[in-house]
Amino acid sequence: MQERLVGEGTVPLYMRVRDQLAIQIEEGALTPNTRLPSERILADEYGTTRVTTRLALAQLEAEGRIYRSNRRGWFVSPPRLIYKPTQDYSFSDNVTSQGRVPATETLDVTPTEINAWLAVKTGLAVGDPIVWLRRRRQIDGRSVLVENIYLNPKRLPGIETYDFNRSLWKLLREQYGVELQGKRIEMYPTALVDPQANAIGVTAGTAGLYVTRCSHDAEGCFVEFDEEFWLHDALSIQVEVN
Amino acid sequence: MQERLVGEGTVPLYMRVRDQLAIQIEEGALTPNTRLPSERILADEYGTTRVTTRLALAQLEAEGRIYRSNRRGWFVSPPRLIYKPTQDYSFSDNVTSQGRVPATETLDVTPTEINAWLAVKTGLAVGDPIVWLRRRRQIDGRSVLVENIYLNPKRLPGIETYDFNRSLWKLLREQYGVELQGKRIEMYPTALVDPQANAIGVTAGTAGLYVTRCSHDAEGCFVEFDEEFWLHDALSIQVEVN
DNA sequence: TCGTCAGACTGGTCTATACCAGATCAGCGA
DNA sequence: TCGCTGATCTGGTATAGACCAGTCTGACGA
Repeated sequence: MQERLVGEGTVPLYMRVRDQLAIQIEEGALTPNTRLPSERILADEYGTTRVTTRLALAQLEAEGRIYRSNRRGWFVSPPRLIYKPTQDYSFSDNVTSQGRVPATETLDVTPTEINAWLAVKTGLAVGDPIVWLRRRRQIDGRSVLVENIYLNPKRLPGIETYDFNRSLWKLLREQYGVELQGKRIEMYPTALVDPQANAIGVTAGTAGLYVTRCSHDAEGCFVEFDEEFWLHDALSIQVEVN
Repeated sequence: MQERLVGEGTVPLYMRVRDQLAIQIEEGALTPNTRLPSERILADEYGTTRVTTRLALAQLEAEGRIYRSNRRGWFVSPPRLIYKPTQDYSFSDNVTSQGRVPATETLDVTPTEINAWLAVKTGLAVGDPIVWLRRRRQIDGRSVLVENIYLNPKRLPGIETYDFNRSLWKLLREQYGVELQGKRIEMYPTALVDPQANAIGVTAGTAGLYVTRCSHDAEGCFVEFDEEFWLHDALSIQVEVN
């Protein structure tokens, strides 16, 4: 069916389709959050099948250039949010300062106990009380991360009664006089799997970045341990050291 | 053909295959750097086709649990290297201290000039001389990153004549008395594309982590700008701040 | 003994097709 | 006006093949 283009014999077809789409994105013919033509239409246009077209789309997705919305289509990725985990404590402020619109949803708040894994991460003892908070955060209406936050109720009595659909950092400062001091950050790229993939509303297996952060107050008392699951194309990390 | 397992109706077949393999990896039946059975054999075993089997393998690859070696097969990923970009200057020392075996290959050394992009990154002027060094680095015989290093010949006269198959950090210290002071680090997950994918010996589109680092000496003089392309499953980043 | 080369094996790419399930929307009916 | 319904769109999952291009190995010959 498909007539091979002369001089491109060694470049796989799906990479040529990728290249065509990438050019349209770079040249601005396709702008951020624009929907791409459907897979069937693209397959027709390039004289190939859906399977091959999906290879090209998966390639662009892996590069962070496009993303998918379950059964709605493929969209051009917006620019990455610049995120400085050693400095930024307020997601909202950071997003806003980059001209984007943040949103936060609290998924649930559960008083529970420290398990073996958390004991290592937080320095508390197994069985100590902890408040487990799950939130989902959006940029310009797109869910880009879910997070598990473990708050120390000894340092933050009554914390579970507050509204978490706002900046946690401001809440801690205003209600408890806590000045968070960033500390140990750990991160690595990995695929998002359930339940996180489900919470963000993406297919299990979507590329992500896993970030953990352990914060103390100015006196060195453990305040919160934060575990973030980001979509891989949503952020660019910056760290500056003196 | 394939008889659906009772009670698992909603879990896609490729995820069930993924789960079976993941269990074998977790339980130690498949140890790091072990080769998995071939795609055709796995497809037979699970009563499905290569396409579906490859979906399962791609899922595990995205999670960083397995990796592929071009036309040789799929292998279980070894543990991630812990990498502290704000502290670690010697790849070799870091790898060795984690009980692994490092190796470095110099791909090429080219004296050239600062272009517009490098001018922004380094603070030098367009047209200034710069020495461009490309290296590939391995852990236990597996290529895990390629890097572009841009060295300032004004601060490092004659740098292009040295052997780079060793620790650059030690070379700078011993030959030039440079104590690197870190700086600005930027990183984000993305797919590796050519020429980097080719240099590492993986398929274009393999998930990676892109890291840049700009270093100065104790006097604040620009010394080197480093651009690293890592395999996404090879490292875990740690940053500590006081 | 050692290098070479054919063949078997691996993943890489691709066609063609099918059915499912969630999202969307126009139009109908209360 | 508003809610429901069904048709139609989307991507998600899956089958069943095919051929290509490196990798590896073992047998053979110098």
